[in-house]
Amino acid sequence: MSLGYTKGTDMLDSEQCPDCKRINEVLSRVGDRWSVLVVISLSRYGTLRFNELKRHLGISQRMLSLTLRELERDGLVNRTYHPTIPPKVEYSLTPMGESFREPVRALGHWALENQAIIDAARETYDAAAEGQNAGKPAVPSI
Amino acid sequence: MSLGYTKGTDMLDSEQCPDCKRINEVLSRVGDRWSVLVVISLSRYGTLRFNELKRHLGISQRMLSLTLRELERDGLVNRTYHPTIPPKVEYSLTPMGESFREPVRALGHWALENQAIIDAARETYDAAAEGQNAGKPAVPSI
DNA sequence: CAGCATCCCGTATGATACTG
DNA sequence: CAGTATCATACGGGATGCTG
Repeated sequence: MSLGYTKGTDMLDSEQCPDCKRINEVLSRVGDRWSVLVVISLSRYGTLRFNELKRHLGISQRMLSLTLRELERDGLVNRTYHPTIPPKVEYSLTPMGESFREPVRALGHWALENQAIIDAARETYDAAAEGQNAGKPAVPSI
Repeated sequence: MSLGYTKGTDMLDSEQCPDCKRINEVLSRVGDRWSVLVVISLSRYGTLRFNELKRHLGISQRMLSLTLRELERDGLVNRTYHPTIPPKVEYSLTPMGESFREPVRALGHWALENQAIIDAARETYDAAAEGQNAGKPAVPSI
């Protein structure tokens, strides 16, 4: 959502497969944690107010504000402003936002499925690495 | 892959749905651009050497090195070192790495499908925003 | 309540230089 | 070629304070 990485990688246009560029753009757009979490929350609850989302996600006001604006701009969420006192603003998913749930779920599903395996792999790897550094001072760190 | 966001959001554990935590971890793990791009490249070409990946992705040496190490640690890629001169190191996907392709493809597919729509939505949104700032000095910026 | 503006810090990441 | 070490920088994102 342009909140995340979109800049760097200026080098990424002289070389290789345009797909990589493409995918990069894709990830830049929907890859940031907050956007995904907001979409998921909205998809589950239908409609939420600003502070409801804030509390629910444990996101800072600033990031929620930025994220919602981007999501609205990208056409993934609807923003409904009720000029009451106090003001009330409700957010919900647009059809496109809804369609985004699927791929996200797929990703989430995979991750949940493999989380344990990954953790195990890490332990194994780290253990092996330990062996390598057996003799070393093991970094005193600060 | 722990390269990306993993810290912040320390606030994210006193409140709401554990799913959000979960998904956050998920995204922390596979959400960074380079990991995804590396996996995609490897899945397409089967086996690639360090510099092949580097050129192919337009990634800096540093990030590729870090990314590959994490991917290996997480058990997503195999690293084969050939102690020849000059040295030759080949990377390929593990079965788990292969299984990761699916969700990634789903995401990529969605994004490609909706990219145009999103762009259109942005233009509309920006145009509308323009209207709002019609009278304003339009930020002299520096 | 909704949301913008500021300040500030940690870290992700690219550039450069060096090694086996 | 494959990688590590170091430096510099920008961006992500939280804390705080203000407005309507």
